[in-house]
Amino acid sequence: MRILIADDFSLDKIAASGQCFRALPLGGGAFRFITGGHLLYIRPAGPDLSNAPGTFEASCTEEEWAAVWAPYFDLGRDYAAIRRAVPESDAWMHRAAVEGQGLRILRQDPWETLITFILSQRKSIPAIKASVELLCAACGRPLTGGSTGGAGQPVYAFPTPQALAGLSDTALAACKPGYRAPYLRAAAVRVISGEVDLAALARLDDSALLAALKGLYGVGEKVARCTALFGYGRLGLAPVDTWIEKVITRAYGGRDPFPGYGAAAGVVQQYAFFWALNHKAQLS
DNA sequence: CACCAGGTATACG
DNA sequence: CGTATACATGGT
Repeated sequence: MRILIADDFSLDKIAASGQCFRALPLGGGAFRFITGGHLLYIRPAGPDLSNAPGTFEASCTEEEWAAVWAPYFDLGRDYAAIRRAVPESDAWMHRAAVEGQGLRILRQDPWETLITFILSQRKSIPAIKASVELLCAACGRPLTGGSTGGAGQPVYAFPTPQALAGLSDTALAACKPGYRAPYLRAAAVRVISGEVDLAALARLDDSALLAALKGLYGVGEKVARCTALFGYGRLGLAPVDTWIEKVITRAYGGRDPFPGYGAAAGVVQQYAFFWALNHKAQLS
């Protein structure tokens, strides 16, 4: 189907933004996305202006777009307005927002977000992606529809908590979680037991949500904030990782600018993170 | 071979 | 409270 997207929307930047780890560039501007049991192939239709409003060709039905993918890409929100609200007086952030035009905060599955960001700690983004794919191939449900991950390989859904918990120690270790393996297992066990109800956490306010997430073994402030931002749509929360720490130190003299952006802090943080990733030398 | 990667748990003052 | 250290593994 063909879809018109009027707001800031760059598949390229979203896929490279480090918030999701299974978005796959297929060449020619096309990308593959996966969420839950849903698989999407999407590409710009017609001349790709990248950032500007445009039409896209998507592999799903209109119903699936409306029910799954529009929420996933947070299409109900005006990101152009958020971007333009970054004032020129904040010169560093304004530049990052201009360069990051098209980024969006994906609304991902809370369980997948939690697990992938537990895995992310002290790993490079390519290493995270590799580990997540290994985990999906090890115990994710094969997605039907004749879809392939390239080279004729089947595509796997992200594993359920039960599937993850069912892996042997050696099978889990083969997914390269390193020292985070017990963190993953602990999260799966507590979700399976019902001690932690990830769906119910959506009703908590930001601070209660963060507290609940940080109660999990291996989940600290940063992973909790990433999970809240990318898995629960808490756009007011800005995770501080090593790159954002450098931004705060080098560009802001140690004064954290993100809380000042209020309900949009998480979006602005994503602009800053994206800029940092693409200009590493200028922050080191 | 050092050093770092979207950090956190733990031990210690 | 705060600071120091270990931690699996892959990449530069």
